[in-house]
Amino acid sequence: MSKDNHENAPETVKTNFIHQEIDKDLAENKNGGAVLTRFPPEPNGYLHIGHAKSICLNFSLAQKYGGGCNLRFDDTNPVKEDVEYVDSIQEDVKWLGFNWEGEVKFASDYFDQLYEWAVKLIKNGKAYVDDQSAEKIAAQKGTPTEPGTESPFRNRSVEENLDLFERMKKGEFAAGEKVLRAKIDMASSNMHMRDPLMYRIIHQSHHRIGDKWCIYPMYDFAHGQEDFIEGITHSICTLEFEVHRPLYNWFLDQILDGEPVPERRTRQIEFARLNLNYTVMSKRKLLELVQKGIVAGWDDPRMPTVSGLRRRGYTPESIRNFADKVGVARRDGVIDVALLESCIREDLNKKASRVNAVVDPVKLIITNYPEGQVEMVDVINNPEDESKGSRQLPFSREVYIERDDFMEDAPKKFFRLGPGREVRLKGAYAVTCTDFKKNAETGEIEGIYCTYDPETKSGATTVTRKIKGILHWVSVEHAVDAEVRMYDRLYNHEAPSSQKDADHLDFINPDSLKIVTAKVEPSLKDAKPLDQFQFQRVGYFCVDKDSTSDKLIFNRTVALKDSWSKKK
RNA sequence: UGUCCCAUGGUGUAAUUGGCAACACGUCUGAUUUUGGUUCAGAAGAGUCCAGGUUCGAGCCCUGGUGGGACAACCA
Repeated sequence: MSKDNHENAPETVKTNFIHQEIDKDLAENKNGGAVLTRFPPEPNGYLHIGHAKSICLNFSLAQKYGGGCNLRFDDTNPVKEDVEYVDSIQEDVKWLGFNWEGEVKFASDYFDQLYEWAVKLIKNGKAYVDDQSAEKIAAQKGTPTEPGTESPFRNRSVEENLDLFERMKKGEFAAGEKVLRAKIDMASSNMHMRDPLMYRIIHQSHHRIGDKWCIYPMYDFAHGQEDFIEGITHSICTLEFEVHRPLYNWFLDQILDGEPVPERRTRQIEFARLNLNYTVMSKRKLLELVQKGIVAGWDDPRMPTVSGLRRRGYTPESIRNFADKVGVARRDGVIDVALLESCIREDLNKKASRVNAVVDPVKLIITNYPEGQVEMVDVINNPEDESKGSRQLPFSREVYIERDDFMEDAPKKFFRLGPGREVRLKGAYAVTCTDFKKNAETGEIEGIYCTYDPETKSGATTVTRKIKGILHWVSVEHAVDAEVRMYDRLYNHEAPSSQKDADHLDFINPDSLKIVTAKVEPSLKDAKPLDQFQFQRVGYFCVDKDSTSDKLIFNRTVALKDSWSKKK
């Protein structure tokens, strides 16, 4: 229990209000000093970066306090759920680097217990079967400012309720014919306390337990009890559940009524969900993007899903670090994607090997370099990590360089190639532009002619003149073609989903994906799916899962910071 | 004409529980650099939504405003 047990607790871990709440509980020795959290998704879709925040929060809380974190599927609604999702969710949580406590848990494993508790409430006169339609019940609910009215079935006898509830369970009624409701207070200022539904009838087989049940507990009657069954101490959820908290506690009080005081009593704590600019986070909108073919699927690299980020080249470390930097509070705000991008750059800067790849190639011919000659030049794999060593790169008379590394009429601050200008081909020689060929009709540059200075070879050079411009290049003869998918933000509006008179689809960035054929250095032929590289001076890229040695495919994770284009 | 929650540089979070506001991202300089990357040095930018109150002292406590958000699914 001694919280000061931590040796060298990393100073970097930010404190937040949940830590303070837990510290308070610990100080009062609540739950015997235990901390057990849980991540409780409903298996009805793919996880996104918002879930990742919650996952990181719950698991890091467990870590910090020497406790655990459960993974529990809140599978109380068979019409929306599928095993496909329970699989992908587990994969994503593991990929993020977390291990849940014991076996995966399922709400559906607790249905018997939940049923018993419902019976207990009926017996205590705290629940009743209502025969009214959904519309009728909704109408009687009142509004936030006006009290509701009581159901005519509210005062049925315990015996009748017991009988009806059992027959609901047996399948004697059609969906919608009857529901079980808690008897609380139709005049409560909290809408959720106005006799909320506990059970509804759903005749549809469940993805996991089949047709065992035809009545299913509602979220409110399930979640707190699930937490209680598992011995969860701190039930962390997002702000919109705040108004459910009184009900969460009320149900717990009811099932505990007459029972000995439990050693663990769970407590709900809410925090603000994650919002990111330039994207959408709602499941509905994400689904729309997939269904309308605006993206290629849930794992499209432009999607804010965990699988999309993974395919885009984001690392688990970068996402965890992001979650940490984002912090936890009760105030809702919008995080700048620039923060996410800086997290992946920071990680990849340390890890990714630098390679030469020309994304928009134009030929450069070195007129005084012997035809047919090939020279191997030695280049560093990662200047940030000497242990990564170096490799040999073939250099020859003709190389590809980036089209925008040449300008016919360049401003003085342009440190690149132009008539009469000298630049260094990184790792090789300095070259000076002597001529260029332009297509008379299109104005497009078709070739650049240079001479090289043999005295300037990298490493061995005795030449001391300063050459500011350094270009990446790939030998024409040795270049390998690769499909490169240049991904950019999916939306061109900061807040695509919060515009009054416009749909989020109105703000789709038409340039969110540009596919180009790049010329990459020969070593990349062996690149395997998910391998990550820095295309020197261009950005970070990863090998797509569909890539093969015959057809290389790279995804742009994020561009390098570019203070030059900003200047323009 | 309800209840609850929230309010700190452009953005997101801190502030040892009352001692003249810190960190990260972003922005801007300069240096270094065989990546206009990285790294390093530095700068600008809030006086904590407003008005009162308590206090020697308030971003932290109290009152009242203002602004924003949540709540009326047989969803979670």
